[in-house]
Amino acid sequence: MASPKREKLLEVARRLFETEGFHATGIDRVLAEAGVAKMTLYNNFGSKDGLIVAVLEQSSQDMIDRLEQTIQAASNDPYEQILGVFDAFAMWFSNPEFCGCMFQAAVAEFQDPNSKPAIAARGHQIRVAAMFENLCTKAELPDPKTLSRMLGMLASGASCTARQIQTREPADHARQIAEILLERAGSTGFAPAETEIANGSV
Amino acid sequence: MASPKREKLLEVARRLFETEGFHATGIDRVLAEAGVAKMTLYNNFGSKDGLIVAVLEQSSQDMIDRLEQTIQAASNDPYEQILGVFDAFAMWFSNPEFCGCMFQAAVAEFQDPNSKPAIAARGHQIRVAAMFENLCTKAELPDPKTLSRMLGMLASGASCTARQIQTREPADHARQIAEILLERAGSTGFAPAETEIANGSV
DNA sequence: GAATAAACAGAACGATCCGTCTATTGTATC
DNA sequence: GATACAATAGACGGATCGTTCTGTTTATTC
Repeated sequence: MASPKREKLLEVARRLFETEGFHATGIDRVLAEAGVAKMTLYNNFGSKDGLIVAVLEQSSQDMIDRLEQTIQAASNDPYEQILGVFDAFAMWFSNPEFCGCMFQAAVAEFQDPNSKPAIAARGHQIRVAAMFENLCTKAELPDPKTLSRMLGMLASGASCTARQIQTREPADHARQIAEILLERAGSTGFAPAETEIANGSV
Repeated sequence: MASPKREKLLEVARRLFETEGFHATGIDRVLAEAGVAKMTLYNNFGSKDGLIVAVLEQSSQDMIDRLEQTIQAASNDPYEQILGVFDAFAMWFSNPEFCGCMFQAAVAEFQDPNSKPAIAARGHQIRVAAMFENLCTKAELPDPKTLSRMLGMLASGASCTARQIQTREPADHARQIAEILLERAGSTGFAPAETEIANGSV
């Protein structure tokens, strides 16, 4: 299961897919840099798409594990943990090797929503959203569903913007906004504003 | 300059690039659907990258023109116009043919930041950011630079999320958040929260 | 109507894509 | 040491990529 050649393939493929894109990275390139036979790839993953899915799933697991580890190390308070997610993002963006969220790239490159890479990429976003919702619920914030969706959108916007301007600033801004949202949710909630929209102000 | 064949190429290429991606769309496919000779493409655009850049630039111009037109038709108040951007986004996302922001896709597909498509895509984001900053300044809001960056991040997050869940919800949520930000900027400004971050609360 | 230049359609090109096949190596078992 | 088996390397195949080249048609000017 955990063959060393398989791990090497995943590691190299992940790096190349991240830095150069999924379509732009040819299989031969991955094999050459990993020093692995072509048949090893096809025996382990079945196809290039299979390799891509495996990379996405492994990356998702890694990222979520590290995220939960980081925010749990930072605080026991779920309120603080929500903000901790954006601190973790800030650290992520600060890495000079940061080149954008791999899952956003996957969604962009595999436009067919039924393709396996697209499904795998959406799976990650669902897990992140579930994490936010779980934290909002634990923090006993009102309307955790809406709030967690807003937080997820903030996170997406931050990593999307960070890819372009290559600074941690978007994470800091997202954290500021999250702070305002949490504060506001704790006191008044979102009901008034939501009603205003629902009335259709267009 | 405005040859009909050239226009047809731009129209077809734009649609295919939007719905299937830049790398996934072959030149032959564009030519076949446009009913245009191959040399016409190379005479007009020089290369596939040239065509991509032309599509991005035309789309950017179109999108910004329509955006400004929409918000100016909605209100004269710059404060309301800022919120109008998100209403326009909501309408955009509501279109069943909506398949994500083309410029985000371009940034994802052309990872080399020096490639011409990547530069063209960044150009769009810069123009949108400038529009937000201009509106914030006209609304006489404090710290228009920070605020406009936050709004730009919200817009990115909204279109990024909308691509995945295929509803207008992200635009409505972004509008709600923008409303809160504007309200808050008008009264207290962001200085307190910003200081708190700057002190390093990790 | 003839001559010139541009625009046309489509074949042909080399490169690269993903995936398969074959021949060879190394390893474990008897 | 011989044999069975799995994993290897790398050639190979068909397809498609972006681009160039070759004739032919069309339009314009004298």
